[in-house]
Amino acid sequence: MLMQSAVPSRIAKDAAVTKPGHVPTATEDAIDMMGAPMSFRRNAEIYGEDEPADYLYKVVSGAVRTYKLLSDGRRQIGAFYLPGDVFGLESGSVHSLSAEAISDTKVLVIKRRALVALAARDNGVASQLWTITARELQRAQDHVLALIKTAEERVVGFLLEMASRVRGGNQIDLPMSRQDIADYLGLTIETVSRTMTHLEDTAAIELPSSRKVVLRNRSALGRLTG
Amino acid sequence: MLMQSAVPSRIAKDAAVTKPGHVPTATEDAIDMMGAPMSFRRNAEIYGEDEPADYLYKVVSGAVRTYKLLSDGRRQIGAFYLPGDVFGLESGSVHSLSAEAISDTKVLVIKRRALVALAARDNGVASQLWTITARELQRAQDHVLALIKTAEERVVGFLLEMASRVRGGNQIDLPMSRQDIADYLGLTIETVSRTMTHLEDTAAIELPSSRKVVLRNRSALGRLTG
DNA sequence: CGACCATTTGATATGGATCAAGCGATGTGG
DNA sequence: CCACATCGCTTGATCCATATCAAATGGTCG
Repeated sequence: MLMQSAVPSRIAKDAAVTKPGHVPTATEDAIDMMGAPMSFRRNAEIYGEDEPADYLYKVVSGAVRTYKLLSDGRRQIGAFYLPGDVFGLESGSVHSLSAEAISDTKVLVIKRRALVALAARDNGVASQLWTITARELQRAQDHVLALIKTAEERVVGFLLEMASRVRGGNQIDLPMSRQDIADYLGLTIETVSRTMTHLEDTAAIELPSSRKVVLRNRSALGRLTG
Repeated sequence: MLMQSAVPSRIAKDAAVTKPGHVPTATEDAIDMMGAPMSFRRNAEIYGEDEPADYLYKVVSGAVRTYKLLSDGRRQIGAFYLPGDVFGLESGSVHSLSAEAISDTKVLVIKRRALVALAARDNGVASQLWTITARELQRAQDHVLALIKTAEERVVGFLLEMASRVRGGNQIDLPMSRQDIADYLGLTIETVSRTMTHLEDTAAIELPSSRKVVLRNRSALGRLTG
């Protein structure tokens, strides 16, 4: 009966909670120690827009997308979160985007209030909370910049970003669909697909399957970034 | 000789530093008290991309734009700052955008380190620094959302946003040029101009001059927001 | 008044959207 | 184990919103 709510020390230690080659900070440690493991199936909602932002999440395995819907059904994906990434942190009391699991996903969940309370005593934690938010800000600003570029520049930028975030050098294993990519980049699925095909024709990338991309020519790709 | 660097207590008290109807917080008080007044002429650079982010700014009068340039000259404006707004706060040590005065502008300048030091002792200040960053994040996310909309939706959204930020009800006095608006919205100057004209033809707005806009029909405008 | 710069207006071009099949992988029931 | 439905992706044909190119108009300031 109590098994589910027991302190998840073993899981927290074992799980691939940290990004490759990343030194954990006080806050991340706190999340790892205090965070409760939780699982979500593919396409399950983790939280909804306008829900109280009482928790903070760290991806253990799988992948997460955050998004907003416009009244007419257009969807803008705000970000993708991969293992080691923290999401759901907002200064306000409600989430301004929804979050869903892209594939079956494990996360650590921690009460926001607990972390804020800790931050009141520990400046290191306080500054980490700030840093996480600032990193999100940076990401959002880069996203804005991406959205004024051409379709090819957006797709190439996306592939380079993903390559830098997953281990595996030039091999990328995309957890998300073409539709997800399109909604992240402000393009249609057809344009994303065509652009990928064109990059393959150009020998800039290889597409062993639709979800696997190999970067063949980084310098050529770099030049296509705008 | 020392006049320029004297504590600017009188100016800080007198100036229209706070936004209309806004209750100042501990941090904002700190900026107002400790901030040194400084003036910039129209189009003068306040700081450049990749410069050390040693200072934080609060607009007293005038207006500021932050922006990034792409190698081929495309410019993306990140945000506009009006009297009472704080800008230049980054968690990292360098600015990721440049900042320029749109018109002749007065700001209060404060050393980042001083504020961070204060935050280490005062949780209220620490939490305010976080809140300011989180507000920027919110703004950037809204900006991303705007950039997937149609030209008309972007322009209308921009006008409504500006109306909510300046006093004057339905009368907006735009400090920025059409080019600035275009570079903020990811459109061309011609498209912005045409869209404005179309809104005027539709009786949604009035354009007494190119820099003055009167919102004539808010509910109609609201419907055009997407 | 005349020069200059910002803005508007007009004509045309085009990148990406939309509409519409086709195709390959995965899974399901007979 | 195979027919066939389903789903995600690609490919093709056409359209359209916005960019681009070009010129006219309107302030502003010496």
